[in-house]
Amino acid sequence: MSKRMSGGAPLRVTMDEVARSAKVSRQTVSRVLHDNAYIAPGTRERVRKAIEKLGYVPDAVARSLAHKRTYLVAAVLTEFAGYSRARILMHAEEEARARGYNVFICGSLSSPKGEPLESPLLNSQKYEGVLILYRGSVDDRFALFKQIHRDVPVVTLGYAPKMPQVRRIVLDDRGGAYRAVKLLLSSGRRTIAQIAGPPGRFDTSGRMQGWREALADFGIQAEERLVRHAQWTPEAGYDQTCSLLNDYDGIDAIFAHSDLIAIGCLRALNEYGLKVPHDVAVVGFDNISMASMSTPALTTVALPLEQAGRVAIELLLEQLAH
Amino acid sequence: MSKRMSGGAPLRVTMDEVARSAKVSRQTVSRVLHDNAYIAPGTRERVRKAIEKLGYVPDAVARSLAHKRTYLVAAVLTEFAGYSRARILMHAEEEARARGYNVFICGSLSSPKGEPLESPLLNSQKYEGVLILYRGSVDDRFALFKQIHRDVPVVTLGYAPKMPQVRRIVLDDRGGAYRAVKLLLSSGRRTIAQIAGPPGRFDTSGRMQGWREALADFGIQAEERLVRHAQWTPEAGYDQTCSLLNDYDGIDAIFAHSDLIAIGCLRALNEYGLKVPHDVAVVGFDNISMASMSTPALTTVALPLEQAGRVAIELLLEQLAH
DNA sequence: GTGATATATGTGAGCGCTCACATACAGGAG
DNA sequence: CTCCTGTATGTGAGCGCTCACATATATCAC
Repeated sequence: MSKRMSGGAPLRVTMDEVARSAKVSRQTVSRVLHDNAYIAPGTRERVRKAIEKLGYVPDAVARSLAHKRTYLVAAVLTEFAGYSRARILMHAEEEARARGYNVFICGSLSSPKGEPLESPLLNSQKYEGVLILYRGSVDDRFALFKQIHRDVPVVTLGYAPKMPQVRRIVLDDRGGAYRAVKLLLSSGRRTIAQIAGPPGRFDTSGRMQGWREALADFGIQAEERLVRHAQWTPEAGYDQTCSLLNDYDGIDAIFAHSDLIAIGCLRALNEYGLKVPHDVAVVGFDNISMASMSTPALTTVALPLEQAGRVAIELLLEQLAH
Repeated sequence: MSKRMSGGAPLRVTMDEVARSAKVSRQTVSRVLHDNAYIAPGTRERVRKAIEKLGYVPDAVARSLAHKRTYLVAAVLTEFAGYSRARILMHAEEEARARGYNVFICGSLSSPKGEPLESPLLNSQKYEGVLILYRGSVDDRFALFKQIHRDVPVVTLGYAPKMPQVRRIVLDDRGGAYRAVKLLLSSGRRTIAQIAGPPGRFDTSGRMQGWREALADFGIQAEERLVRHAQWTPEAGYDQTCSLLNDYDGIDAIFAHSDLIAIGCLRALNEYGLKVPHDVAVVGFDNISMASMSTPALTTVALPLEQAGRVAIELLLEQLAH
């Protein structure tokens, strides 16, 4: 029977064709591909040549189906332009690649609303691990997600429902904040305000605590009225700084919970006629590349994002190995 | 025979199990899933219930293998933190999703060096289309890539080797630049310098031409010595602006080819004691969210990135339909 | 009634691989 | 020269689906 000419689908060279060309069985080709020891040098060469000649590339789909492994790790996150999770992802990807895994990015990159845990990309594809870098409360959806991906190890950033096979990585928010505020204290500042992230979040809490501890070390009373909460945007940072400056005089430093917020701070201070850093010093947090060059230069405290990314993959694969 | 307990692989409910539970054939379950018309309402309900009860989710891998379709589009790009390609990608993803396709991001997110066209993720997975947002010359690698993905439609941004099934989207660099410079001219500026992107690139060329044309419209001679080239970073923008200010007096505006470059400009101007926008006005290009809040506010010109993303997917799928 | 069509279901093969197993032929021990 | 162990290959089944096809029943004309 002649081969059916189906619609013109992009058909690639198969393993059988290679086998036929090299005059061996399909299995032998597979063995060459997987560096099996029990293979004659001559045969190996012959197969290699055939692969080269035909331009054969193994089909990951078929391999996955037979092998029941995908070597795929899903990374779930929404907004990832220029912020710390993008960098965590970047390093996680590097680490995964080094270990033979590929990272698939799931979740609408666009809308922070479009529930990423319900993305078809996430739920119909089979992953060996899921890395959740998604910022937001996911508790209710999480149960359903874990039902579909039962037995799939999950690593989350900072937040993790108590469930089997769910682990988390934490960034040292407290320590980072502590160092940032200490920097300000060391340069002689004493009235250090804080534009914090949204209340109730674990990262906000950690950073606020670092602020408190640093002040305590210098014998300074942490005053709640020096704290404002803002979304992680320059606009919110601007608004909250204005509010702060309206309510309170004599602030000589501001600890912003992110660089984006810090940029808003700078603009507000500028409008209030306060010179940075002469009148008010500012430190940010996330270390966006741009920050170092803005006017005036921000001092920022960087978190070990590279380590976080690598550890995330390690945790994932560690669980995979039981 | 008892079911083998294979290594603990995350096995999911299969279509056969659903079929057995609903007392129909596998094919009938498939029909329900695909909204086939020839199915009795009662049967449909029964199958639906079984799916619900067992928590069945179709296996995309098996489906792909049988169906020979993956509904996957690969997006190839490296650095994508906060810049225009990230936004193109975002909208492309939205459009693809609306049309039932998923976007898989390929290419080391990290190193701009690690050749993304050779990523195993790109080459062993089967895609129905490839969107190349990768910035850089890829000519030599491209041939090999197209050999593996023969018959796969490709859309690139701005640059496209002459090959079958390769199309491209172009951003209106010339027009955007024209509008930006016109803005400066309209506000009375006459000596408009330019910190351009790296020379030889199509986007740099387009923007330079827009600059030239706008000047020409106002009867102003475009002077090459008012042009500097920089990498797309704040640091390079800073250096080149300094060089410009050292060499030339009387500049009253700067057109920066990207917002990142513009941030460097601002810092340089500040150090030279020039007030923005009083002494020197600055316009940037890419419209990074942050730009609007920096001190002083940047005026930026936005490209229709949303449209670019959507059109890219349209072009891809149009070719797919022959 | 007998055939035509429309509706509703089931059957077998096969996508491109990998698995467990069977087989082939070496060479060294007894 | 037989038995074993090591090396080198081939065989069949099956992963979870979808395809083309075969079949079953109901509905209508005449």
